[in-house]
Amino acid sequence: MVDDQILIDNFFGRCEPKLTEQITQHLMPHIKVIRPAKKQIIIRENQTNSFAYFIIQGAARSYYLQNGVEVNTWFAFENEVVGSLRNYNDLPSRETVELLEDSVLIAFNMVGIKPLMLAHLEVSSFVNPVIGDYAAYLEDRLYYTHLRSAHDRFTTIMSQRPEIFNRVSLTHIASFIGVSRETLSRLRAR
Amino acid sequence: MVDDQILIDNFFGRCEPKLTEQITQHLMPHIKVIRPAKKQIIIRENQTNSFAYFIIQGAARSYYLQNGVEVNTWFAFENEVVGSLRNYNDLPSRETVELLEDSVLIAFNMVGIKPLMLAHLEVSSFVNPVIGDYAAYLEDRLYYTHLRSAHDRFTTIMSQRPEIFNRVSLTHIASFIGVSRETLSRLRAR
DNA sequence: GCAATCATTTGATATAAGTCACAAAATCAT
DNA sequence: ATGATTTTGTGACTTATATCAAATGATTGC
Repeated sequence: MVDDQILIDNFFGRCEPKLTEQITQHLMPHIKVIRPAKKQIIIRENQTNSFAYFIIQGAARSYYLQNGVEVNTWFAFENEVVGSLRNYNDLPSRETVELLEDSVLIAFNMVGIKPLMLAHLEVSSFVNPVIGDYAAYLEDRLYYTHLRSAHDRFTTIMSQRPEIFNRVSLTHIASFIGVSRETLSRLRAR
Repeated sequence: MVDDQILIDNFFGRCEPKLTEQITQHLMPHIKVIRPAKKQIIIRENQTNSFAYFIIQGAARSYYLQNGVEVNTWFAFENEVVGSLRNYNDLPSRETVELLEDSVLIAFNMVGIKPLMLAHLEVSSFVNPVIGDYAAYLEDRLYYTHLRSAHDRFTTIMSQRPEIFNRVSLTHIASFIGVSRETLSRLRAR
């Protein structure tokens, strides 16, 4: 197993612009590596959660309950961030995030990092792009979900996010596309 | 007609935390008040646009073309910001934004403001919440669009965004909810 | 004020997708 | 390995929504 500190150093090493040693020391107390197993839940619907997670290894799904049934809203894989800005603003999450595989994550305690952003331009400049990326990712999600027919959503996601079909069960994908399992099965049969 | 400078002063006056005089002087060259008429387009699909707009007075719709037909994606009113983070990242907009009423807007030239963010913590702290709000707004949009039946989307939007039904034509609303005008008419008749 | 356009409603029919029921295949736990 | 559980596929039938057509109501420009 790779040492936690090496994973964190790697992560900072790939940040642009580079953070000074002093700033990483400020951030360190609010960062930790976790290795949750498959099926573990890292964010719960209707609960506030102060963490954002960067996926070093693994896969996750987001879903919420609608009349008692789970509706999948997105899947995330390596080098993506999961978390909700609602949490960052002290609002409860709309979604539950569950891991689909044994994973390695970096957990950022945003409650601890938020005051550092206001105090240090460098931290602010580090977190901003993450929020920007998150918004871009939401725009992507919106684009996909706004496609009319199940067939359109199926082919678009199939062509633009093929990794989803490689790593996620069809049951989860059906719920995500917004069709019944049976309909997805029939779309695939075409 | 209210003087431009008074509108801008008002806007800054309501910002939290307050900006220093020095910083507002830095921002001023990148801000202007515009008064576009109904039907005017302020952001075009597939074009990069360096501006974000704050609506002082008026209403706007976002839409994109899908097989030649306009699909409405959102409506915005007073005290809301329209713009795309894709523009901010030099990517072309996915949507066209058209005004539904004669409007008064503050236009922020984000290309000019971006370097100020990196140089001044105060500017960074001023723009960050806007990006956060934008992400929260995207999360809202996602929540609505992910509802399964047209009837669910109709009643949810009806109860949570009633102002849309007061100010936007049913034709636009139908396209937004993702149903034909005829179906929306029948949903309303219930 | 009147014609012309645009928005909304209503009816008849067609079609995509849902639901229920069950079989087959794959995966998991002991 | 073997049985148990989960996942995927297929058929019959139902339902929601789209589409086409046409009438009524509301706005807009001249």
